[in-house]
Amino acid sequence: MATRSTKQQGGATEGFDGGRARILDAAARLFREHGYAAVSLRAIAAEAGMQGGSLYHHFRGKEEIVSAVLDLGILRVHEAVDAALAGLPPEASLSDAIHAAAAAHLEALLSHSDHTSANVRIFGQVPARVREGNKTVRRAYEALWSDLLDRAVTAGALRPGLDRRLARRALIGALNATLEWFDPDRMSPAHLATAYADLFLHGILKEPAR
Amino acid sequence: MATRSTKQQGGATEGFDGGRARILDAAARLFREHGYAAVSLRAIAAEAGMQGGSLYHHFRGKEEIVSAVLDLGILRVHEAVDAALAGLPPEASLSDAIHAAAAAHLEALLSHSDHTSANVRIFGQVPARVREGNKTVRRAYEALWSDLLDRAVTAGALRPGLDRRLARRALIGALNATLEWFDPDRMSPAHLATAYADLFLHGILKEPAR
DNA sequence: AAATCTACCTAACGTTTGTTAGGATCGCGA
DNA sequence: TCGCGATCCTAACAAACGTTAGGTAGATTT
Repeated sequence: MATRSTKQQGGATEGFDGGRARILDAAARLFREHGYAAVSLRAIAAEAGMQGGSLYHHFRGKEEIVSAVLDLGILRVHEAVDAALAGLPPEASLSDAIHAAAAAHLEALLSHSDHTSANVRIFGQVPARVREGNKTVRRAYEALWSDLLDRAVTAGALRPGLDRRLARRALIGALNATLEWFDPDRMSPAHLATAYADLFLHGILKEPAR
Repeated sequence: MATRSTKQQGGATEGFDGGRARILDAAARLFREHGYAAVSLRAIAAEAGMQGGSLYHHFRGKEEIVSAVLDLGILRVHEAVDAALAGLPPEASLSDAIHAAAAAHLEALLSHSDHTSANVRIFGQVPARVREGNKTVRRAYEALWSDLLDRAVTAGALRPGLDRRLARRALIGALNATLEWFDPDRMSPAHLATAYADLFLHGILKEPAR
């Protein structure tokens, strides 16, 4: 009867697998906006230009969809940060590296894809089984930051008493929280990243205590 | 037939209004754990020791319940931080004040009440109408931090080029994100607050750039 | 040309959802 | 003692939920 509407306007998973990718893009966009439980499979299907039952041709069910969205989200940020660090000139300092990593994280988080922000938003609401499955990918990304901070400590660039795990969590937490208020019309992710890196590297005080 | 089970073991809203308070405590606990849409009114009622339909004697519907939970959550943190600042000795520095405010925020967030953490978790998933209604309370709390940072700037304690709004958001964002990993068995909120205040005041670098 | 496979559709299932209506049971003031 | 509001109950409603079964059109393979 009616030909299927083709609304494929450039999502994050574009290019290599029509149906599956369209579903994941639609799911990510809706999950990000409304949360996990509030988004019905029929809504995802409609956004992807198909009918509710058709999702089961590509996925085993709702949990498998959200699982794929979560994994993809972390992976995208991980790849972006990896690439940014790899592209750094050899003479770059560790401050530069931290700055570059924060910038890449923010860029991927804020402007690139719905998957990344869906991740931050809905991870806490998803069934425990899904959260468990996502843990591996998540830990791998955290390890990247741990390595970075460890190298900085070894190089003697960081303050001696610093708790690296806490610092890593504070930084990533602050970066991810920008999702709740960031407005691309008022500031670029790059500018934001510079300000945040500066904040974390030097603190807010004028006179350093030590 | 069966007498109603009285499961009132010391929630945050305890003491002044049995039914309403029991409902709000139950709702906050469940919202925090599962998100907004995933929690049914019947589940809230069961947790509060009553039947689904009975909620409508106290609230107009689900939106009014979550609205009350959100407002109460912000208010609790606001009051805690207010009290902490008021209790400061007159000779306290502005660094001390920021430390005290962060500590009070974390204490209220992590150990005191489910309302506060439900707030951080579900604010993004709630219907737009509810979010709008919560805005006033939210802005009032942000103003408290803006005042604090403004005073620090006026006193000349902060770095000249600092974007105060960004600093406030980074700090509160990092504090709230502790909800996702904090484990009271491994660290006290007070210790965490000290570490975070230190982190934000002095940064992570050993050698200050300026 | 026949058979197979892929990608979707339609229609239905049992359950759960928010919400409403119409009682019960109780303590308290008159 | 009577009535009355407050508090909670039971039972039902239509709508929406995740999921399943079976069918169909078009491309690909044989």
